[in-house]
Amino acid sequence: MAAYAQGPHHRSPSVASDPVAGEGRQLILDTAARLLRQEGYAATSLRDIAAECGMKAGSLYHHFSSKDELIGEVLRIGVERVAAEVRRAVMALPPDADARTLLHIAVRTHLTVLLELHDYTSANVRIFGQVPAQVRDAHLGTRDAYERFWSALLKRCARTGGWNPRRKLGLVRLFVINALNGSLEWFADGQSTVEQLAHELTELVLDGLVAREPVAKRARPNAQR
Amino acid sequence: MAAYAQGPHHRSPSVASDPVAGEGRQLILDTAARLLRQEGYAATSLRDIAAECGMKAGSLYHHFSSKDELIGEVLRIGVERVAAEVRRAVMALPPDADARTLLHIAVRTHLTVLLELHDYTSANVRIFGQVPAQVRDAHLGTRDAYERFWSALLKRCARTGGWNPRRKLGLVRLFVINALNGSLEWFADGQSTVEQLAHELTELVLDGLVAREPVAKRARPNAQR
DNA sequence: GTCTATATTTGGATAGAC
DNA sequence: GTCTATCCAAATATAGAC
Repeated sequence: MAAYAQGPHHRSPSVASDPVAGEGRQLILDTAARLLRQEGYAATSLRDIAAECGMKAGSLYHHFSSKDELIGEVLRIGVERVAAEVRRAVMALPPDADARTLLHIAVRTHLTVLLELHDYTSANVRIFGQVPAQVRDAHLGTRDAYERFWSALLKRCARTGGWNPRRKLGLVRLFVINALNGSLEWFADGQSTVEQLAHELTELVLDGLVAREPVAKRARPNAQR
Repeated sequence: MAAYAQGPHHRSPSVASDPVAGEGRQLILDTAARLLRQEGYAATSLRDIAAECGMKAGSLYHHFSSKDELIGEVLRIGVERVAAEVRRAVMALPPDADARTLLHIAVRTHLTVLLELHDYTSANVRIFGQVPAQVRDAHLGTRDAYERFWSALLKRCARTGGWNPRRKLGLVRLFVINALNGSLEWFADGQSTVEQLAHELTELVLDGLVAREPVAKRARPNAQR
């Protein structure tokens, strides 16, 4: 619901000097992100977005040259925000943090931004498979950058965490990100919290389903951080 | 590419007595499934489907009362086919099959149908999040039945496989199905086979990333059936 | 920066001939 | 069972007034 957006970077050059410039643009972006998240790509028309902004459809073209440009902006902001949050959370950990903590924090932060904080991120996950090929292709580079961050993170974990060297980290990354983003389709407050979800997924991926001996001896590290 | 479809069950009652009835209908369904898989929901028009069938758009209405009815059929067949295949593969195993074998066969069969066999199943996974709410709601029961099959399978595995009782099987099911279906977006022949994928996912979910001692001693059960 | 009005396109759906 | 022809609705996009 809240109105998050990009940071001071990536602001349109033409309005960089005006302190309140982009307010109209910002409202449009926030509204578009919310509707795209709720309704999907095809069911969100420019008329709908404009109406929610208290405007008419034609007015949007003062801020964006086409629907696809607007959608592209929402997609980009969605990825860059979650990437920035996860990166920050991981970097805030001590340099010698163990693999379990690293993975748990990354998973928890991603889920928090996706499920609780950011309409842009959830809109991205929701509509990425629905947008025209041209929009998707233009956006791929931004997604790739976040995927590379995860690759590096998993590699770091594997070095320090005593991971099974037979695991193919590329597939692990795909599995984990699919599991994270897939939660958007079924997660509902009430049956479980984001914190529980993060804990479960992290333990599943690290320890697997098969019990280790002795079962009862495994501690729950970093459950609340 | 191939033209799979539903079995003798679920045939439209009005044509049940005619041996070749449904041929036109079948062609339309097969074509729709293929296009929906490739292009997505919004980008697949009735004109496109008709053209690929060598027909005109209006002719489709002799076989289906609306686009949504046609799409609903494709969705249903896609789930029922993968459910039938996975169920059959699991039932073909000996009654005392171990949990690792059960899970591996179920995962492999699902991936095979999704990625190699069945346009209907991949179309279902691809467009489920894109269709109008009305179509999706009408289809939910069919999906639920397959989800319940997985729930029962995981419960059976947990009983016989020495699984960690702290794992929440409901979440495990969601994570696994997300990971399976998510592969549709990134799987490409050449970099790895379905068999390798199934093997990796099964081992990841069962054993986790953290190496067990002694690492080298773990066998690779059922790698080639 | 927003409005009204409209051009243009597209796609689902229908009617009736054959 | 398929065709032609057409209707209708919806959506993107543009032009020009204010």
